[in-house]
Amino acid sequence: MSIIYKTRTQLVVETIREKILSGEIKAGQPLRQAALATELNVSRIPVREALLQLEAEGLVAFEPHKGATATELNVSQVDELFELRAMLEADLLASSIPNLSEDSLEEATQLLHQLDRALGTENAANKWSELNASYHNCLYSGSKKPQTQDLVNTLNKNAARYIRMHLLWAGGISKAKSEHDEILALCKSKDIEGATAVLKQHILGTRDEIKSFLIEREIANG
Amino acid sequence: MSIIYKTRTQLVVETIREKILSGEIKAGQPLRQAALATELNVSRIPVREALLQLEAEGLVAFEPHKGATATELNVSQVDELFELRAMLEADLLASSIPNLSEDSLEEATQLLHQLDRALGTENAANKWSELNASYHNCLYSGSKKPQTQDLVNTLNKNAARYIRMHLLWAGGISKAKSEHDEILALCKSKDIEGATAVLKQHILGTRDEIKSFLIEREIANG
DNA sequence: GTGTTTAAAACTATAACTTAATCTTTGATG
DNA sequence: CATCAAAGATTAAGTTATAGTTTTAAACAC
Repeated sequence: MSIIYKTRTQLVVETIREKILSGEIKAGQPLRQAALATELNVSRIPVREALLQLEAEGLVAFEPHKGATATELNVSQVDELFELRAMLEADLLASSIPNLSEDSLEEATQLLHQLDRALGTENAANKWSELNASYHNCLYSGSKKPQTQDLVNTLNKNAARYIRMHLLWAGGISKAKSEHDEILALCKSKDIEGATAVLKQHILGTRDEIKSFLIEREIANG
Repeated sequence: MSIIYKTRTQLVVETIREKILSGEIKAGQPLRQAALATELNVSRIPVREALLQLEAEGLVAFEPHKGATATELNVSQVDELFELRAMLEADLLASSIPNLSEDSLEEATQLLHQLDRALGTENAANKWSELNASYHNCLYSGSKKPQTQDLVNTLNKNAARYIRMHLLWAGGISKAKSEHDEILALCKSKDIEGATAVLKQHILGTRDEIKSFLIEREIANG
């Protein structure tokens, strides 16, 4: 484990991202550069660069001379995002399975146990998302497709808001657990067809539950 | 047609991107912020922000305290990039065909004619890539998947270097023309299976030719 | 020749200031 | 009373100058 040097911009990125994912910064809310700079005790340059980076992740949107606002995805955008994930992650998993080492499978097993334990604790949504991402990345580690992996991780930073919501809402967790177990078992038996099918179903099922929640909320809020 | 307001950062992005795509800035070459700033008659902030944006496109890489360098893709990365494009663009085309308007089909036909005419002229590689991108985007215009379209366009900015190389090298043009015609015909007859198959073959065929050229060059250069 | 120290170059960051665009408020007008 | 326009306030975009860090390379000692 190496010590990761972090530049100020990186620290600001992480702080603002967390504020958006946690809901502290709400969708549509303008992100005032000067205010963020004084709040975080940095100058405006790291703030601007952080916001640009978050734009690439899809968490904020820039308008020239108007500044940045936190984005919110509408139902059809969530739909598209999760379909993209399903397609890309299934492809990653398929090309990863033949090369998955015993070590990686063992690590994935451990991560599943940690996911279980993380549920009751405080800050569960936060921890759970992180472990969930690690678990998925672990299964894709044999894929030898670094660009696709990066891409999926970027998309997941945007999807994380909705995954957290899904987790906090309900239901999603127990189903996720059984599907996670099932995927791992299929990976161990090198069943590419089966594993990708369950993974797609896992992602698209999550999508459907999130969508129905979003639609309900839209109706409730008028 | 509206007048597009361009911020300095955007102008710098386009200038540097063009320098990389044209080969004026070679792979691995460090991009000195101060030098670029004086060359382009802007301060260092727009330059930094432009480089960050180009990093998101994959054209430059940042290392903390070392600055930016123009990236070069090795053979396996080109491989992955074009496979990604094949998968995503086939998906876009499949979901676009049912909604393709007569206007879009007409526009695509016009673009193909322009592609033909662009060949003999000077600056052909430049113009051709642009028209080629417009043609592809036009075919995807019915897809209602804006995020995927953005993603494909970003990937294409990285692939553009190799597509230009392919064009300048040889052979690729004539084959591309017949495949372009074929795809458009299949779109007009709403043959989703056929159109996506030819599109995939079109992209993966280009990939193979680029790969073999890269490998040849690697051998030649030791 | 190897290893350490020093110096230069480049990036990272801050601060103060200017310019330019957007938003809001105010006030005049029909 | 409503509407539109001009003036003012706010914010982002961009410049300049400067200080602090990190990296790289060269000089130096052992």
